[in-house]
Amino acid sequence: MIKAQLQERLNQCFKAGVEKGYWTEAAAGNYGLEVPKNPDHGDFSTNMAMIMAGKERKNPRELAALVVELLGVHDDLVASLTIAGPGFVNIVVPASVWQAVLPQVCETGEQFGLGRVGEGKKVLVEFVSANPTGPLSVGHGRQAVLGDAIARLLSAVGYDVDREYYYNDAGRQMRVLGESTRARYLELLGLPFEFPEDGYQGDYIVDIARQLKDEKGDALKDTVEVQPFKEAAEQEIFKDIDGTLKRLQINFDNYYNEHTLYEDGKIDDVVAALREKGLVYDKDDAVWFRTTDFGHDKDRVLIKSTGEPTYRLPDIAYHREKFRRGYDWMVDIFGSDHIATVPDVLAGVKALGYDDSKVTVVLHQFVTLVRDGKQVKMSTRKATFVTVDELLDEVGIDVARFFFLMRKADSQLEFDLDLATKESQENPVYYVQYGHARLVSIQKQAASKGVAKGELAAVALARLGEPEELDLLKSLAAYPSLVENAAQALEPHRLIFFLQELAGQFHSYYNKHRIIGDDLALSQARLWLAEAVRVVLRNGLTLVGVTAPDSM
RNA sequence: GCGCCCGUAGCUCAGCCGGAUAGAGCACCGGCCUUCUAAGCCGUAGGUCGUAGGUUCGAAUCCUACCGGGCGCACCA
Repeated sequence: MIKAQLQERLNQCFKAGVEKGYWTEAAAGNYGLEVPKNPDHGDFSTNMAMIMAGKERKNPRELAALVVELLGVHDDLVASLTIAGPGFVNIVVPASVWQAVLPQVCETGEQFGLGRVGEGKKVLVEFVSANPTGPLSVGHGRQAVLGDAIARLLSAVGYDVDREYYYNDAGRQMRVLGESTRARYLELLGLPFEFPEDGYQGDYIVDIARQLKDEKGDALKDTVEVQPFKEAAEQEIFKDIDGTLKRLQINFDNYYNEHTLYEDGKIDDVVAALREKGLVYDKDDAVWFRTTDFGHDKDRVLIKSTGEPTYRLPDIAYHREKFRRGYDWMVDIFGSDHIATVPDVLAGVKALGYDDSKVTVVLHQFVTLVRDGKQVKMSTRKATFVTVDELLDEVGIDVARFFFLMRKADSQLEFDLDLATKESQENPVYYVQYGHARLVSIQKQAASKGVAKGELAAVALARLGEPEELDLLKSLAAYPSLVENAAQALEPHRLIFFLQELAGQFHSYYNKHRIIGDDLALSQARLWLAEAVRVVLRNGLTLVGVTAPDSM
């Protein structure tokens, strides 16, 4: 807000300079307005003069002097201007401007930080999309939380968000699942059985088989088809996945079964459309997609010689459906092991005449679990993995969600179970939550001491002049644009870092200054400040799906 | 061999559409509870930002090459 106002003033200043002949239109560049790392350099700083100096071949400090002249000092926004270093113009904003943020936060409350940049735009966030072959593993957990946080962020800035889970309950994987279940079933009945070579070895298969035995006895012992076993397994596993997601507070608007693409002939449509454009050809009994036309190193098979499509074809058809359903933006959250599929799908939608820049793929790197200082090896098939449920049992939902979001998607995430469980006191999650609990406690304390906070409109804002108080206000002021930037960049970790920093600022302030004291006007102002900080901490935590406890 | 990601403090990681002395948490060491929650605070220490070039007034940030690690490169998904 404040930054945007200053930016606007800077733009006017540039225009005025052109009119006065200080510099020419050609000097336009992407000059920036930023918050300097060093507080001695003011609240904001612009490199405008230096950027222009490069283009105009003039002395940057002389140009900076002209910028200062044009910007001028105004009580409403600019308290002082100084030229520093190679030609920075450092701007100090009056305390009153920062203090005015307080009532804004308190009045807006839960709405503070919400934005409108996405208004009128429909976005689809596809995530998890795990086929029902087993419980969700920690890798899925990261994706689930990441996708959910991204969806929450996008909603917060005004997008109309749909969350979708795409899955496939047909195909080889599922057949093997059914065979594995049948084998366990026969085993439980004490009958001869043959466990598939690459079958699923997890105990959950045995549980499903046992349930099947309890329900149907040995009625299925002569059943040759894998179908009933597959269906039973699928049903149970989906119930399990769904339960895990619910536990993580994650909901989907839609589950999209790959199957429907076949039933409606959408798969055939894609092939026909591509063939018409000459992008498809037959070779060795298979149907190939001319991906080399899109700069790829080799062409790819769409339909195998057996007549079955590869995963590529339904993926393309699915994305075409996304376009047809009218989304302005499609966000796919994938594990990095799916990286190879991305260029093919994008080439596919482009070939079909859609704008592939409307699809953004967020690839997240793997999660490595560390226990007792050693890395835990994971494989779904061998069932040597830690499930999300087990993780939640150990560390709780808040810690799991927070930890999964602490790293940017590009980075591998090391989840140290020892740290997250045994030493949970040192947890950054608690650090932030403790800040919130403290803030609630202060309000209770004030009430019990009979110190009324008073009317917001009557607060002596000018009393909030300590450096720590102004710093807190500056952080609060920065929150809305932080949310907006994090949303558009699809990077929830920014919010996590912000919350840690804000909590830190508050803890520090709390230890240095007393909020409730003898000076009533000052106490009231500080209580309102505490309330504003609480509101932002709570809003931020809520936005990433972590609870903001009233006491700890 | 090719593509994508990563390489920043002892460890885990921010910062990366170029900016002024490179940050946080953990771990280590030393302090702070008769007063609003010590799950907290204050202080000390810790760095050739993988290496070498290049662009620039200015590079952790952009470009190139190389080194190291991860993930892919199926008529599996």
